[in-house]
Amino acid sequence: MDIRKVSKPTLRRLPLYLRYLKNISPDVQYISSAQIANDFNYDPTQVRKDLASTGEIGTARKGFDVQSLINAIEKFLGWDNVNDAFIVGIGNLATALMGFNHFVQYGLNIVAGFDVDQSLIGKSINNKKVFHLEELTALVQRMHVKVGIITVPADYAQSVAELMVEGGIKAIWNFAPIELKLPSRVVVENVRLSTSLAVLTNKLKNL
Amino acid sequence: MDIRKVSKPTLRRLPLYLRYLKNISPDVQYISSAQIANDFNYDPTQVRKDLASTGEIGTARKGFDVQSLINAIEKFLGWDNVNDAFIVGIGNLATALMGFNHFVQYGLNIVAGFDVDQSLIGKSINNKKVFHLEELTALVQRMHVKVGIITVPADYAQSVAELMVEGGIKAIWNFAPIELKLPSRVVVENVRLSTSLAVLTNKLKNL
DNA sequence: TAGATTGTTAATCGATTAACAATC
DNA sequence: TAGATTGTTAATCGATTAACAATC
Repeated sequence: MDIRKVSKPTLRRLPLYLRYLKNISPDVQYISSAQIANDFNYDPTQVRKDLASTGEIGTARKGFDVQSLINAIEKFLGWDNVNDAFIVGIGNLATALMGFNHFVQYGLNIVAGFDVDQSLIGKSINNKKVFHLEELTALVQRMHVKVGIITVPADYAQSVAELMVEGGIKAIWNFAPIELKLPSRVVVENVRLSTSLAVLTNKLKNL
Repeated sequence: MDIRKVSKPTLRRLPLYLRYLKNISPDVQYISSAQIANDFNYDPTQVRKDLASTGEIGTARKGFDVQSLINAIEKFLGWDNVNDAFIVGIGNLATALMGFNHFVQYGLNIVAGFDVDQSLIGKSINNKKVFHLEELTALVQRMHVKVGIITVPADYAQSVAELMVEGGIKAIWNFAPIELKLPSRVVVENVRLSTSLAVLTNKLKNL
């Protein structure tokens, strides 16, 4: 496998294509970049470039084989095998994430939660047990978990992240609205609702 | 007010600056772009350009007045006055969003929820009542609500969005993983967890 | 005054879009 | 074959970074 350097915008569009392709009737074998582009309001060249980054190649006059394209995108995203994940900070958001059973499709399986609130410890949420935060590093090592999800308040996020990294976590999905300072080898992806809201309310203001 | 065209990346960074500035000790009156840039690992020029887009101007040799900068960013984002919002699709995610009391800081106030599940209707979540979806358009009109939040499954998102627009909703915060097709006057901002996960798992795959 | 920091103009970088030969 | 659609190279667009005169 050669190391294709794919741009972040491309990476963000691939899951959209994937869902779109999965929704296509099984009767349809081929789809053209022009068709996809039209449905997304993208440029056809951009669609072809995006798809090319997965290694899938199309056929002139026909387009892309829908099923192979689905497989190629899933493989490229790493969604063809599932990573176990721990989530720290068991509030409403974590409960929602733990209750959402479709992450497995996206290569993620939340296997347990962690908190410091004694009233939560020992409980199960959607069959995922909640442990005390003290047990995090030991369990990360024992279970070889590579992904950590942070849903604690902003003030605790940095120390939780450091604890995760110490235990051996390699990638962090961070829902806290701060910039984590971690060794560069650790993969961090931030979900920022406030940032998304900024775009919305700013546009709304000018209406 | 002149129409400053500000880039999306800039718009996404402004909330980060805002939170950062609010965390600064009240003893500190001025902060330099170099200091901010350093803490975010950004380029100082970029920080100055971002801040300039809010209309705030700094002082040579001193930097930016922290408090006026906070005010300027809040005003620019439209977070100095609050928009009421309705949320449709009362599952775990909606419950989390309705339970989160800090959106008011971001100019958003969720005032009611809507669903079609009879067992939910009439209930209150964090003092926000749940109504039947049938009542949506009437209530949008009566209460002049401009913002709608979509947390229904993907298959229902388009029709819910159309219902919102019909009622008079002007901006939609969409958590469903599809591309809504709406008149261009309607502001749409998508929150896509799968997209964020794509970036994470793809990086993880190459580790 | 000297020099730190600003705002702005110019250069660079990267992503999107246009053009087009190759091909099925 | 003719022509629709591909993959790729070149042009454009927009955002980031570098350079630097103005200024407090």
